[in-house]
Amino acid sequence: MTTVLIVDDQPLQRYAFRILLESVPETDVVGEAAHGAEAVRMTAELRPDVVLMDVRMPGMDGIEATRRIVAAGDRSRILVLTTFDLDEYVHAALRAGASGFLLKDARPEELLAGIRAVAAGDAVIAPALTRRILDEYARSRPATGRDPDDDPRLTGLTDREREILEAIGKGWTNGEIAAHFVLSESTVKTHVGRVLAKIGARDRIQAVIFAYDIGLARPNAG
Amino acid sequence: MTTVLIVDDQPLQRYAFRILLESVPETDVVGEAAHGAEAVRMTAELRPDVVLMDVRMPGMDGIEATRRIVAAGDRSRILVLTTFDLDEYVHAALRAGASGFLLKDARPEELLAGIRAVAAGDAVIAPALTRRILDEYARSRPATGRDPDDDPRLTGLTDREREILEAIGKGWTNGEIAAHFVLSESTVKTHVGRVLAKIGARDRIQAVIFAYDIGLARPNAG
DNA sequence: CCCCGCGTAGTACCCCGGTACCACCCGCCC
DNA sequence: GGGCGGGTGGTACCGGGGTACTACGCGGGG
Repeated sequence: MTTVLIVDDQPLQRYAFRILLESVPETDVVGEAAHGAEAVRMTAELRPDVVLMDVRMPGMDGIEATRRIVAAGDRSRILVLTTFDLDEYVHAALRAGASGFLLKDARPEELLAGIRAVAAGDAVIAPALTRRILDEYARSRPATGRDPDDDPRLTGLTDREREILEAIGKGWTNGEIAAHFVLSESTVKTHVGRVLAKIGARDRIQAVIFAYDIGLARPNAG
Repeated sequence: MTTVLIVDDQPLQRYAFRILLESVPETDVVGEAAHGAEAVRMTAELRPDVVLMDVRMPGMDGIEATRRIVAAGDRSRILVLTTFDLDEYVHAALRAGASGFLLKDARPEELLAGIRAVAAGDAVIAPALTRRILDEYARSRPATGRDPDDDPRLTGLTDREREILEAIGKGWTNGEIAAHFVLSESTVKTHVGRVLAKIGARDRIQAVIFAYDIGLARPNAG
């Protein structure tokens, strides 16, 4: 049974959510709040599994309420809902610690599925919003810079070993490397062992640092 | 009507997808490919609306195939499917330009909904994976100062844990960290465990990479 | 005053990583 | 033909890493 707190300034909207959630056996509405401050207080008190949080509300809005609930250490997962898919809302909500962001025009099943996912510790984003995030995600890439290819410390490595080193630099386990290159884990271990010996690293962690030092691996952000 | 190309090395798996997609009127399977190279060729030829792409395949895998299809300028949307929720797969697939990433254990309705969304230009990610994407997203978005001190991902760490994370970033073993801070190795393990949990790293290697990403650790040579 | 966050420390357990050693195949070159 | 390097694969072993759980002292805030 998933306990849910409904937060929305419009009584009719709360009513609609309540009707929907009570129509299925798996969710149980344990309370309703009409604004952010009330949401924070009731979350601390009722400890719902999921908080259905509207963004636009008079007084404290849903974003700030989300931030405070997360900061307070409450374990409740927060699913943010809005009528508008404004970028800033999404960014702010997710950075505030929300576990999900859906549009109010979602179909009932989608909403229920979202609550289920969030309650399970997963996260959900409305498909229409996911694209933007992925676009940014894909764009935040290359711009290589200087070339690690001719680094003298790499000349001793064979092509295969160099690939393996790159994989190590990405933080992959031996099993993942094996899967990616379609090899047995034994073979990967053999390669890894030779790489470590050649670059003078005592373990794969030193190899990761080595990869960053020579520019074979690069930070993703920050 | 949405045209779909099925890419998977296992005939039975392709069969299952075909049966599912042909059971609904809105999708039409226009072809099947057994490996990456074939997928690239058939996509250019058939111009399907959606490519259902398996990741693990002998020869060219789904990631590389996705990359080539996108690079070729084909308008087909690519929905990547895998049995394993390995981090790297998700990252690589999305960077390669995929419009979605689902797990094969998804329920049929989820899969169909995913295809619908992708065909409509939206994007989908399996709920179980969305959380990671959001973490990365929130991480890449802020674009604040270069100072790791106020990085939002560090705010949850205590001073001690931050010191430990720095030590991990230097590649130190638990024993070395214990010696440096004059602690027992048990205590170090406790701290390390908490750090990993808080930053969402599965092992210290991911923590090293994390430290480099946020600028807590920096490359030594060039 | 009592609780809680933090730092410290321990035990028990399991798995992955790393090493040592061996083996086979292939292409290349003497 | 024989040697050799690179790639692949295996077995066996062990130590460190990670997790789960427990515990205790301390200082600060309700």
